[in-house]
Amino acid sequence: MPEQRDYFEEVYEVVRLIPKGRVTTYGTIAKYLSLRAGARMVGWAMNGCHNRPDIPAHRVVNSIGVLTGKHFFGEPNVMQRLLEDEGVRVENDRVVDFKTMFWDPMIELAI
DNA sequence: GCACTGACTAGGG
DNA sequence: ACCCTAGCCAGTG
Repeated sequence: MPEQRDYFEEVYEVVRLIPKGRVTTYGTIAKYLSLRAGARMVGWAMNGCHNRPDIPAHRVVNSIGVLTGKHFFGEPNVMQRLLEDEGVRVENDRVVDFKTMFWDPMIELAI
């Protein structure tokens, strides 16, 4: 079965659905897709998203709203700038009012 | 084939 | 409130 690598595409698809100005977490995506793999694999999937320019990876943060993947955007402040450009305030590498900016596919997409 | 690492998370001390 | 540990799966040495 070609399911081994297809969850990469599923992750990308969910990330693409994140509305502008909202953020979500690796664990949430993993849970939404019911991935046997954990949140780590979602992060690993994002590692391969450089081939897909239409993936807003900057809208994916860790469970407490910290921009853990900012170092993978070339310059350290690129991820923060992308978020703030969308109206997401970032302070000290952490999303301000993360609870409000949080986007949950379980709820928003109403599975 | 074993051990370590990592864009993670939750739980315990 | 902070530090550490244990699960988790794929890639790399």
